Amino acid sequence: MRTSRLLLATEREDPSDAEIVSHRLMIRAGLVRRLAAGLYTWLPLGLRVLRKIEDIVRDEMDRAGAQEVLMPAVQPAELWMESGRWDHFGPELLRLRDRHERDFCVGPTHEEVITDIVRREVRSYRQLPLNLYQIQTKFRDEVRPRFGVMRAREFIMKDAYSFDLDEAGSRRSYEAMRDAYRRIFARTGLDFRVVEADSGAIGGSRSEEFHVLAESGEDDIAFNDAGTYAANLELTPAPPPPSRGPAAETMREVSTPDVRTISEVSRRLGVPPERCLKTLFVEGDAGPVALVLRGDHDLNLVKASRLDGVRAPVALASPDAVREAAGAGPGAVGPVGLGVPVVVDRWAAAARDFVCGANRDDAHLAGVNWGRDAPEPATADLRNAIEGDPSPDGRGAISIRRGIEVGHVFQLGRKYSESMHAVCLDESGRARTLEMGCYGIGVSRIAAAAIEQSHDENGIVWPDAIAPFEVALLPVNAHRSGRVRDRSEALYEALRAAGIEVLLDDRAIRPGVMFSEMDLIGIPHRLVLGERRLDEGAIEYRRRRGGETEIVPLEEAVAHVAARLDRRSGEG
RNA sequence: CGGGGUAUGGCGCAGUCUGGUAGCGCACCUGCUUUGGGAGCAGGGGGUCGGGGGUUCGAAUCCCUCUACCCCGACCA
Repeated sequence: MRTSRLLLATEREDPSDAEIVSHRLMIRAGLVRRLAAGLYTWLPLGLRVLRKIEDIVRDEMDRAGAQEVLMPAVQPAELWMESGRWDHFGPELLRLRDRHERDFCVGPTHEEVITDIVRREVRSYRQLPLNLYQIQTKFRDEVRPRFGVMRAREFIMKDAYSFDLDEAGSRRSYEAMRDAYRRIFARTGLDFRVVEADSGAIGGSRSEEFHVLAESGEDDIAFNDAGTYAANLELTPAPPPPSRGPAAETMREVSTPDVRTISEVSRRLGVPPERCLKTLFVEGDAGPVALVLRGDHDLNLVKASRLDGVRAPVALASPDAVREAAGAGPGAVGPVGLGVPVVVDRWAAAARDFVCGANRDDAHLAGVNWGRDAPEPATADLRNAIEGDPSPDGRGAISIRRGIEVGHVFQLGRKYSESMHAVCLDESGRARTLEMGCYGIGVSRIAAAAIEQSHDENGIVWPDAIAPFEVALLPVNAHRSGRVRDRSEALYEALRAAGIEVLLDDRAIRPGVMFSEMDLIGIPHRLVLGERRLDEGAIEYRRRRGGETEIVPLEEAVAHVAARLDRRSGEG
């Protein structure tokens, strides 16, 4: 490709509405343009990246024995009513009505459609196992789309669905997908982690997420240095608490006007945050439920949602509801003499001589002890694991990093096959409900995640495998030098003939502009052809990622570049 | 959903408080000079000032209203 024919829509200034680096760079490098909130057009350069990612995904899915299909984006409501999700999916499901007043939705995922296909087409166990996938546009009407294509409403997803006769087969299908995903993310050149994930919401037996490590990620993942434990922080159990010591203080009420937060309480009373307990009211099935944690710990919403009597998803009670239940506003409530169900985190239950709200405005209690001043509490693991906690598998300590979820694998069980009657006959002629798995990859999100992980002050630094072009060929002032022009044209053809994806900058512009633009769009390898080097029969080669400039004989240029391309085939 | 903010040429912004001929930088077009890390000079094109309504002799500017978009929050307890 020549820059003179490429829609190179680069910007010199950062867009005003882009917050994170990948969003800024995707706009500036001319990869995408926003059409409306959460809706993006992929420009030629961006689409090349997307296609590279798709090719890797397709290659590995096919290698793993999956078959590609393509399902409609718009789906009839009947299928969703059959699975029960028409009523349960909520406002993220974009619903629409056609001219005949029939209800449809724009698919946020395709379990219903694929299950419908399979129940119609698969009759015998001989047709199993079956794994069907597609790479297609999804729509989820996010409350708050943000970060460009990272959390868009419309996005490209690879979704695969496996069907097996029994659980053992389903587990094999799941393992095969898990392995394929490892190969896919390894080939894209991203630094990723496989983490245990919450399968509660969809109700499967096993689930893991694939996360790209990046500060801008929206998920917290916990892992140990040994590499033997990795899980979404939502799921990471906190370690067992220390034992509680004997009470040393007597309970007393202290006046604490204008003191609300733990840090204020701690400072005012001179008590460290770990001995200041906080009491959170969440909505429960029968009025609010109080959850008590140490001041230095955070409530884990997934753990809380699993408590009996707590409404899922967890919602904090309104300040009015808190006042009605406790007789004081949030900030002055505590477990002593409280008339609502109380569940206490194990670490908070191990506290002694602690501070908590007095259930009277502007007052706290100090020197409080369980069993004496408040009843021995019901306990549960409610807090998030924190940096330095012992790893749940007993090996080393936990580190917590931010991650961007780019893939998710699920063993679904029979959730959809049962409600939608997807059955087939086994060897004995008996009808068996199929075991399903589903497996997603955020194709468009991978492009953004790659930039989050790999950029510098000059722009994007693409991994070779997903770069829009492998090498940029930059003739210096070719419009003034027939020699430079002729040699660069010849080299361009030679690179193409060698199967190398080259972008020739054949515009009559100053070299500085070329360098800046090629850095911005992140082409990983660069050849610069100028009169000076040409006199020596040489050319300059440089790697985008912090490389030194190398002087290479012109006739060796193609081989030099070819030897430096990182083309991971996925073999081995 | 709650809170905050923004909307002026393709992009980034000033002008709005205090009403009076719509501006700057970048980008774009032409010419000359320049030419190894986003050149200089000169000339030029391009704007219903988000939409609607109102006040006024006169509205980007004041009032009402609608819309779009962005940010923060949904863990103070």
